[in-house]
Amino acid sequence: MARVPMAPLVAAATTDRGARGEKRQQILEAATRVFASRGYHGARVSDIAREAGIAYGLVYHYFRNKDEILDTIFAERWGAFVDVVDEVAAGSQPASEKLRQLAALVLFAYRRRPDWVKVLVFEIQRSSRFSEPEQIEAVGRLFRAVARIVRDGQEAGELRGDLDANLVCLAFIGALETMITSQVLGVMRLPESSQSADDRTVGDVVELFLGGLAVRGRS
Amino acid sequence: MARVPMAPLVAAATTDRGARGEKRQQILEAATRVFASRGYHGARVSDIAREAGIAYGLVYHYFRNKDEILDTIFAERWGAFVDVVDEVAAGSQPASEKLRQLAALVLFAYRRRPDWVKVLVFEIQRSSRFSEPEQIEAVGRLFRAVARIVRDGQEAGELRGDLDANLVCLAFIGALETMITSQVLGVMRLPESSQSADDRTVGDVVELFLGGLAVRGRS
Amino acid sequence: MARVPMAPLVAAATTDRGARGEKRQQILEAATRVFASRGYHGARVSDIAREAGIAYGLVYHYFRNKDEILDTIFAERWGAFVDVVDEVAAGSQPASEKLRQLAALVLFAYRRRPDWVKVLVFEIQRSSRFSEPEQIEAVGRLFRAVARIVRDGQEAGELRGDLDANLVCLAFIGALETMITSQVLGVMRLPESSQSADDRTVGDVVELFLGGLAVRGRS
Amino acid sequence: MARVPMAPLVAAATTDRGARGEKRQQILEAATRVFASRGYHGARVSDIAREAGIAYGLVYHYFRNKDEILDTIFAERWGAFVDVVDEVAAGSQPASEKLRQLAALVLFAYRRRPDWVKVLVFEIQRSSRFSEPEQIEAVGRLFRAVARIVRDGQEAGELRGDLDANLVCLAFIGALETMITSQVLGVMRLPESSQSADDRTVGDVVELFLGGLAVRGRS
DNA sequence: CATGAATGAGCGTTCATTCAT
DNA sequence: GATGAATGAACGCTCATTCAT
Repeated sequence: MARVPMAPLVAAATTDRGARGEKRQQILEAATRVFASRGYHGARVSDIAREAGIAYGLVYHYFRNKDEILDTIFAERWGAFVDVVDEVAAGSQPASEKLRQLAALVLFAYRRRPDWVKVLVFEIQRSSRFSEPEQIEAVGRLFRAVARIVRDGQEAGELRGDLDANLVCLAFIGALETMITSQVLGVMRLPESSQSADDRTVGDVVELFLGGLAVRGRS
Repeated sequence: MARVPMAPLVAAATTDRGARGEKRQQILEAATRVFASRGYHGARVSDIAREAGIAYGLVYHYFRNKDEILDTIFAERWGAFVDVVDEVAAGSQPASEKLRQLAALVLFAYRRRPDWVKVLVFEIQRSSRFSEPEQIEAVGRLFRAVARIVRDGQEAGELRGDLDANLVCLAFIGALETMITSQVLGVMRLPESSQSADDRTVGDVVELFLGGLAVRGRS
Repeated sequence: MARVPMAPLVAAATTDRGARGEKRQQILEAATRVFASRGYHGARVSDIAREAGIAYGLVYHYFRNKDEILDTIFAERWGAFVDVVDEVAAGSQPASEKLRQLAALVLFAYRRRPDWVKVLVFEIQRSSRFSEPEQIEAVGRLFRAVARIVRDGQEAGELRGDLDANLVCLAFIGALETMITSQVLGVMRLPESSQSADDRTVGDVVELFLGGLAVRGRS
Repeated sequence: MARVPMAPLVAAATTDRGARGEKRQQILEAATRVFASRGYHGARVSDIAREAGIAYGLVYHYFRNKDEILDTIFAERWGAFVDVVDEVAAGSQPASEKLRQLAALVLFAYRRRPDWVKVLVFEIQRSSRFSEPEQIEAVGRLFRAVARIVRDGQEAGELRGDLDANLVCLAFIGALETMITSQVLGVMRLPESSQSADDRTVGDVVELFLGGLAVRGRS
């Protein structure tokens, strides 16, 4: 079972930026926390500044406006996420393993950085900017990567070829997203969220998609 | 294949309300259109009034405030939707058929009333009110109904019992939601959205969940 | 000596507007006072609202923004002014009489509505909008009207034809403007500003332009 | 025809200031350009710094604040201008010649340093500081110098004594100012602005004020 | 001297909500 | 019921000014 490089997902992007980059990052992290807890619209720029421990106006040294903060979070975090997915998709392991890794990726990210995931899943897609071509394209990147996993599996004869790859891809992503959502909202508890429970959940969701729900009779 | 009573999903709820009810309904429908096209936060009360063809302040005769409009839409539409799902879940047909009906229900609703679905899927879950217990509970009703379908199927020996019913339920709902989302955003086109294409999509998604992706060897 | 219809210059433009027009006018008059005393940039919208005795936000029912208030004042007042000048220019009296009327017009307007004149002379021309084609054109209308007076006088043989009409026009307008400016600033007192003093001033400035400064010797 | 020392009008005031003075001057020149092109209010301190090619905060080593920059420009430029006017006024040439020199002075300054003139004419008089006694007094200096030219001419019997010298002075200054303004705005084109055209304009405006517009009959 | 990050008061604008008619 | 004028709190953004280095 190949290892997936998850580090980029949870490492604050502070690599060699110097002081300027640090403060910028401070703002992004603060904004992420604030957006996650009050929502984009409910978050005041002053909240972000206070959370970041900086003066109001300084936010505007680093970002043109509030929108740009959200856009930046999206671009950096989503980009890092899809990069990892791309890496997974490009691997040579079986599709089943790739799907397992993808599921693990999502749950792992949520466990380690729930705020980031909340913002990506809830705030971005709700912001008015979500309908802009740039964002659509970013989402498209993920979809294409996942669809590629499915298609490769089909072509390799590992996965059934009679199901539309796009549909499968949407279903799988949707399943993962809803699992996270339900965690966030606490609307329906999956088994307690722990390392081992996550492993179990990952195993189950992959088994569900691969093996299907139907009982296999000897029929 | 039992018929599902889909009418409540798409009928404007005008039953015996008298004049007051009609104008109220006008506002709700107008609000739905406006929310669907500009989002809840982007929608001004004046936009709703104009769309409904009534005077500005009249909105406040029928609703305490803007929030209440969204809440009402949610309560009425979501309630009608879950009622139908409950009905399906309570039926005696096999689980596979129930899942098929559920999938058809969702796609049918979107085809007939895309605005309603957009508002339910995008706006409600994004509104700050979504975290309120009342709303959580409403979503819980849907989850429980779907989980019941799964559980009943497992107990009847039709579905595998080794997968957590809640997880399966979340996955199925998530799959359907993401399909709709991708239609709305046009981010990934499924086969053309037509009656027959929908039928095909419904069949595929159910087959995906029941039969699984894995190729069946004779093994 | 023909009478000039000065009424339009000093009549608040309230003709049959109904309640809506009245409040709008209230705002314009208040804004004129505030602009005149603190300048456009120094005037806060809240100052205007307070001066008009209305609520802050109401200003935005009647005007899209602060700029539009200034634009409106300019359009209405300047337009009325140039209309009168046009009328004078179109008359059949001698050019000398027309210039006399023009001078009287300007001083009369200042005496009756110093705030209006201050705003027209000081604020408009200083606002960034002054370089917009629309405003330039409005100023051009005045210049053309005055140039016409001069040109007609030259063609009628009443005025010397060897001086460029545009130059004469600019000089005459400039002379009047500077007289007003000096009044406003108190930088150089002309004879006390009274009805009879104004008459004297009007007479002098016209005599200056017609007769010239040079002493007429028998030579 | 006596020569007028126009050099001070167009020489950057760099006399023996050392390094400090040079950078200070750089800022003033940059500020003049920026004020001329965007107006005082539209000019940001950062614009000035960028235009001067220096760091943001350095401006505040040389000037207490933005106002002081404008004040300094005014004091230095206006002072130099009025000094020359004073010199002209103190001369022994006829008043007509003095007026000719004054007109030439103004047009010459505009031709050589349009930015300076724009700032003096447009920005200063519009700044809120224009109503401060200091500035009023500075303007008064000019007026008094010009009025002195007129008065001396009257006393010498060269100019008519029946016209108020102040009024004549205002009219003459206003005429010159408006000529410049019309050039700046392009609202009414005088003959092409060239050396010879300026000479012609100077000649005309002086002839206008001396000889008057009226046709001289043999009467 | 020089830099530019940091500060925060100030203001224009929006828009949900109220209320007089 | 119906209208839309009136209200004012709230908030994003600007930018002059200060200050640590």
